[in-house]
Amino acid sequence: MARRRQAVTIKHVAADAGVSLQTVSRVVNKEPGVRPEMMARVQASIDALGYVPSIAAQRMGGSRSYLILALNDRERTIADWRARQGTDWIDQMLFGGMLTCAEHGYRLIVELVDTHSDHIERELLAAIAALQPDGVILTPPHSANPLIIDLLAEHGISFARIGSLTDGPGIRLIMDDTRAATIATEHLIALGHTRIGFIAGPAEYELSAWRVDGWGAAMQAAGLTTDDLLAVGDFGYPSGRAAAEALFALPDRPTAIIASNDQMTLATLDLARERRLTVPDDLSLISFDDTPIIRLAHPPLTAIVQPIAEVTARAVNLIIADLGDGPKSDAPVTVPALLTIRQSTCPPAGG
Amino acid sequence: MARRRQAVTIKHVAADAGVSLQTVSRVVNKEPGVRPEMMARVQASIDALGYVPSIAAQRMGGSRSYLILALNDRERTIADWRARQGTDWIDQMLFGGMLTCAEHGYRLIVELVDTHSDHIERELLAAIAALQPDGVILTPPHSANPLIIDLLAEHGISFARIGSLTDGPGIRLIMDDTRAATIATEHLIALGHTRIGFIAGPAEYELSAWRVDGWGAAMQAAGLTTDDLLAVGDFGYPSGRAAAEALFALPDRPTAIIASNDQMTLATLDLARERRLTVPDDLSLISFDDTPIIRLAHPPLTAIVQPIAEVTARAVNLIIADLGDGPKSDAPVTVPALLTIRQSTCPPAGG
DNA sequence: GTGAAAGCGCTAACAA
DNA sequence: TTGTTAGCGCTTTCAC
Repeated sequence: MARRRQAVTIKHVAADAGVSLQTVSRVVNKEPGVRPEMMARVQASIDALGYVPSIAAQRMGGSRSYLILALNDRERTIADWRARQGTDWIDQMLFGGMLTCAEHGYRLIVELVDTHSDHIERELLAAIAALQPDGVILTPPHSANPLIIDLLAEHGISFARIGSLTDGPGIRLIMDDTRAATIATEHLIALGHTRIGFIAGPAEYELSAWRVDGWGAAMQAAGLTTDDLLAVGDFGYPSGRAAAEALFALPDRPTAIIASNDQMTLATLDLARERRLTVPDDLSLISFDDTPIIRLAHPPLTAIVQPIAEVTARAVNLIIADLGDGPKSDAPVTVPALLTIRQSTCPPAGG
Repeated sequence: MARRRQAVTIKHVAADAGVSLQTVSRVVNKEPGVRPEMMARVQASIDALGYVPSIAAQRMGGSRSYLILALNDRERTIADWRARQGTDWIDQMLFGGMLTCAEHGYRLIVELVDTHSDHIERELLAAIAALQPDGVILTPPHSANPLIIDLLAEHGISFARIGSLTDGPGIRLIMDDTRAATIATEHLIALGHTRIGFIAGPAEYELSAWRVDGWGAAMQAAGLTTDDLLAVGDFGYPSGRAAAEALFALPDRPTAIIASNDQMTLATLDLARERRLTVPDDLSLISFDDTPIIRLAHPPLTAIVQPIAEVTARAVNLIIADLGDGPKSDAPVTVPALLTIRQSTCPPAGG
């Protein structure tokens, strides 16, 4: 196999168009200060020869790498892949992220990084050194990790933080978890529920607290108590089951439960079935996350739809804008989440 | 933002270790001809400084890019992402592909390419020119596309073809579709079924025919007829429904059906329910593909598990081996598929 | 076994 | 507005 070289380089284009390398470069990068006729001539050669710049060479020349890294939690991601339970977080990130990257000539590379690791710094530095990405998208829990945030800032890499509002550098995007929880709670209140339990996610994730807040706010606004109605899980199925057990054991059992993710909701659904509680007649159920598993449950579950694809697309756009020299804003971006009503919610029995 | 340069380069390491650039390069690339003590010294400097080579620079120097492209059908992939039905082909590819790449210092980049497009060639050439990947993984239907195959071969890029046995260059890997269909059919025959219908995939996919073959072989071996029992779909839900309708309309209705993918199986399940046929009592059902949707159906479906992660991992390993100068084999690699028995198969009524 | 030179394809800085 | 020069970080020659 012959050593692979670029088939057609900027040199070929320059020769073909009878101009200098620099002029071709200017046209390729849409830099100002090229006469239209010159531009047309160069562009014609580019098209004729099918020239596409090498991103490796572009990077070497001191320009962008046209690479954006999507950093995800290694342990959780691999667990999801292994379980094959339909968790489609990564898919939706690719959906929104890849396609938006492509629009701008960028590529998205998925990278897994350990959360609870002391070599997290080394891993990240290695990825940065090897790939030299122009931007990084951080997902929870990385998006709240000061070590990562500071590292990226020091390296002058544009980055977006999805699902974190802690202060610090980086573009912040959230899916309006508080509002989503409020909407879900209000939906149940409107149906006539007064005892609405909530299963929170782990404190490690900022959004866990936001969701609790949204639930609490709606409850309070309706003059309902939340005193004994909060249980905490870790997003895993067993923890959801334990939380549901605690809520079921209350003297005045809740007639509705909102759980902070699909696995915990499913655990609640399964436990309800074992206890001979019919959903939704005896127990209304709302899930956060709208993974396929929720849609295919019996009954299909009313759920908060997380707009992961959209938020990722926004993140990419903001990173690329940040790379340019337009005006920047550091206000957090909020992408609204929606409540999709299916068949797991109805008025309480005897309500 | 300061123009980003490599924080620590080969130069720094060379200076730190008091050797030439070339020696460092040799150590990094594990080339022979370096004294152990020298190697140790250089390695110590590398570790101390946290040096990681820039893949852009490595590529520019005429070496590898350490990039492998996973080429998928754009239309189908985007449709799957949009539908959020739990199709986890891409996830499983990442699972097997990314992790295996990482083991060898490679990265996997997902790339979408149109199937039915005349600018497919341009798209692919652009990706090659921009990324200069060392290897490409082709999935169906790209893996059987002579245009793509020849293009990659001409460019001297190592590539793997998953799910295609047509002659030509490239490492071929299959998931033993024929055997899988045979196993599924034999399972039904063992249960006592004699009228076993088969819903095939579109001819565009080579594996469609293999699956039909496997079914046919098992039927013939058991002395059973397949005459009127074959229906054809296009992997989509509506086509599966139409195919199921045709099979249901037979004078001697099949007591079992094998469908070539999850959507068509689901369509069959839904239609059966509408027709008041109980699965599995009135109709046994086996699906190809083992996406979460199948596992969560009611009843959970017996299905052929496609080892996508494993086949992708193998593909990566074979591509990287192909890059080296060890011995090569061009025999197709077969990764066995498994039948997972769940609750959609039982002996036929009155059987 | 080790080092010095040249060059990969591109862009930034500067010159014309 | 356009062209020239130098250099990015690395690897491949080819000397020593």
